[in-house]
Amino acid sequence: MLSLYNTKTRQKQEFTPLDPPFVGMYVCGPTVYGHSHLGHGKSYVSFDVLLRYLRYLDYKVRYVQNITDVGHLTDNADSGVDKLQKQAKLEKLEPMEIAEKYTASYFHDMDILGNLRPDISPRASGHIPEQIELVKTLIEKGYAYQAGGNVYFDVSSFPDYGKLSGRIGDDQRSGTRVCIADDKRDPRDFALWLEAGQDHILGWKSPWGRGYPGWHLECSAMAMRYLGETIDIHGGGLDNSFPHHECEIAQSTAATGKEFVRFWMHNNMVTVDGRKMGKSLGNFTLLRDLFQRWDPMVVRLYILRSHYRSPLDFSDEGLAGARSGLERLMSLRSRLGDHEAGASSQAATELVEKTEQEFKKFMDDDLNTPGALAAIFDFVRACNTLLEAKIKDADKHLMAALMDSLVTDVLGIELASGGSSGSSEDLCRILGELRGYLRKNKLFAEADKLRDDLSEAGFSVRDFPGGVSEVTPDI
RNA sequence: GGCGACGUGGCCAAGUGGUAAGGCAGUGGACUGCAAAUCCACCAUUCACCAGUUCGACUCUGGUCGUCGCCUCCA
Repeated sequence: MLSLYNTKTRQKQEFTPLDPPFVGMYVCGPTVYGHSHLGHGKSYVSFDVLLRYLRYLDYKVRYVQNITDVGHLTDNADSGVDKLQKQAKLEKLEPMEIAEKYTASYFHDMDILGNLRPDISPRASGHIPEQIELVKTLIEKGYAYQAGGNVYFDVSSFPDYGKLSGRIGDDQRSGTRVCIADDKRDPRDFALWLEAGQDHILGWKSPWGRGYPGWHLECSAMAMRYLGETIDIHGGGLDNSFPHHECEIAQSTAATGKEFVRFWMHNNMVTVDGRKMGKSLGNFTLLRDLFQRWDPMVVRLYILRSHYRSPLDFSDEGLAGARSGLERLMSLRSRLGDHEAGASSQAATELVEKTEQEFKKFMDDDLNTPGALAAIFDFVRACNTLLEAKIKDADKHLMAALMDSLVTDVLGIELASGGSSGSSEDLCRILGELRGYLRKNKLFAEADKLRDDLSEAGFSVRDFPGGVSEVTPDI
């Protein structure tokens, strides 16, 4: 039975969808004004594993993840500059060119990290009518008020505001640096719609004049548009729980009178030397740069080696450890090969069953991927031990199928020898045969020269008794 | 100041009221022409510190110290 930690109740709860077997899942997507960094990687890998595990459990999941291409301001004063517009000026491009460029970059990075595409990736700019309707509803119901060309949510009209993040009342205000916009009734009030100034390129006609939506609004509008008024799971980074998710709850619940989200899930942050990785500190590592030095699957395994609700402190040592671990997994998968299914031995069957049970036990416990990986590594050792003796092809098939199912399908870690094309596979085979031939004929100097050269070129050699050698590309 | 999280071996990282998973690194052995890979064995009397509850706590309670996140935009 899958249990998930619900930020709303601050405890693990058994997960059941509102309308089984269907699951509606919404995750806050990126604001597309820059390339993705490792922090985005951790977040979206975490929820990708949730998606994959839910599907493994036979739920029919609709996964919606927005693309924020408007309305995200550089500061909280509600008079700040739109992030995309700022970047557009910097790059001398149209805001929508910036959005296109970094949306493509985002999908590219996530694809090679092994994340499945969301079923729907709605753009905020493509859902302005829905957002305007939502604002109208909130004004009609008395939860929002107009002040000139701006519309604000009236926080005092919504008593539950602050419940998700534990900010009850207004005592949290002392010591903060919240700038108070002149036309707000209460400093906690947040913008639903903002008037677009002269220099503001991104603007739409609305009942309140030309303007653009507040950042929080898009998620409410798009989540409800595609997943209904009550959604099963809403995810996002821990740093979004306040104020973003708090505002979403207020907007949506006020508009519909229904519970907006049943399970709130938040992943923890990537840190560098203990400090949060982020744009403001400038201590971020872009995924595209990371991929120059590390195989994307190394990065993915690195992320999954810690729990999604724990912070992950970035280090090369950690990545190196993940690479060794990945090599171990890939090495076993390659040893198992591709064989037909058949009558398997009792030992193999029991091992596979036990491993799957262990794996599920950990995953059911709030997606404990480090634990699940421990179960996998136990399995790897057991398989290698069995492989030391001759085992049936049917057993290999069974073991390989388990690796493919749990490691590749659920955890999303691709174990096939990395990206080698057909022709380079042929070359590896030929070079392996050459090394084997040289060893067989005791031409060790030549054989070792070949091994050294291959190593320098990024290939590893594995020798087997009887003059059989294998060449594989390094990861 | 308010809210919250965390502190487990050299590094990373799970976990449980009943006596510390797993990975990386390291050590010894097997295998090998030598390596690598793989296998076997070893590697925390101890879970920040101090009290308390308990037959028993690393796990529960209180306190201390330390680290971090949110309260501004941020995955």
